[in-house]
Amino acid sequence: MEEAKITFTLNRLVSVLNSHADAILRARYDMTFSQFLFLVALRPGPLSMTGLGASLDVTTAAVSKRAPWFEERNLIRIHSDPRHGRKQLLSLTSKGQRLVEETAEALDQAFIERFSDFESSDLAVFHADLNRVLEHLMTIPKVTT
Amino acid sequence: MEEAKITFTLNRLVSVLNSHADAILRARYDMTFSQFLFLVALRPGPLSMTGLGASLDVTTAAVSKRAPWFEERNLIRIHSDPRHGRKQLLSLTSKGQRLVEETAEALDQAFIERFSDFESSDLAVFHADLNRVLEHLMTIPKVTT
DNA sequence: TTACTCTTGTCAACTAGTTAACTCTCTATC
DNA sequence: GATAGAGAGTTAACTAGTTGACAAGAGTAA
Repeated sequence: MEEAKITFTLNRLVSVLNSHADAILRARYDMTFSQFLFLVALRPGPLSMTGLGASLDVTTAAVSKRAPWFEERNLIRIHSDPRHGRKQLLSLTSKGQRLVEETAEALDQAFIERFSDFESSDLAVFHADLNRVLEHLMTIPKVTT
Repeated sequence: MEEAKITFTLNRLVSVLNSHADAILRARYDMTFSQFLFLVALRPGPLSMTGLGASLDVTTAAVSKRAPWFEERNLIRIHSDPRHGRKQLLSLTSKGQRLVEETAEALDQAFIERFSDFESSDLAVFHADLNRVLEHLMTIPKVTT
């Protein structure tokens, strides 16, 4: 009972952080947070529908339905993989790339300002704790029936 | 860049925790995590459609659409507020109450087992940190346009 | 070759959110 | 008493997910 409340606190924290980011993106870039995530996942390089889904933690079907929206706006390109007739590769256009860099920078900046009165070492410790808990959770995810 | 990754770590952590809870609920109670949350919000007492929406951080419309599902399964009761002809009050039936208590207990137990090798004082410190960050975020949520 | 199987993407039907427009009820004021 | 708001809930149309069924290409074994 006492312990489980940690998960509620975590959920609230994430929800506040994400809606803050969403508000900034909507106000300045007419874009939602989930659109930002879609593009950001392509920053390291082209991905297939399935690959992007894995990166966003979403099914291939979900990616397949959203992709045309970004293509129509010239933010991504969808081209078939020359080495595999079925596979589609999604990559950022230069417009998409510019948008990602700019929005990512804006969000970083907002985050830094928001926490300007925290010691950056405090944040580092906090982040390390988060990672420790996360890594702990990644081991043996058995569900007892 | 470095800082903002905290938000990614937080998102992953929450997602892992929630799907773990979801898996337990599905396996043992044939129930989803979001159904659990709906019922748990009514544990402290009856709420209106709007009140439950606020508690779940969801619009009144969303609650209004889902409520009949729970009523059909005899987990909640929907009765109009005697003091306001329009207002509907949602409350747990005894079946609903039993289910909530049982599932909440199961999730707590699973959480405790999962973290049995953490010092409980470590968890308390971690929770306190989470709350500190959350409270910090709740102040002045201005969005610069 | 042909036939299996795996990978990849798409489609249909469903769930759970959203906003906007609407209806109903109560209250305050003229 | 009439009426104008404010508060509460429902509905329609939309977005973004899910699963399951399917199609089509690539690789492998006979």
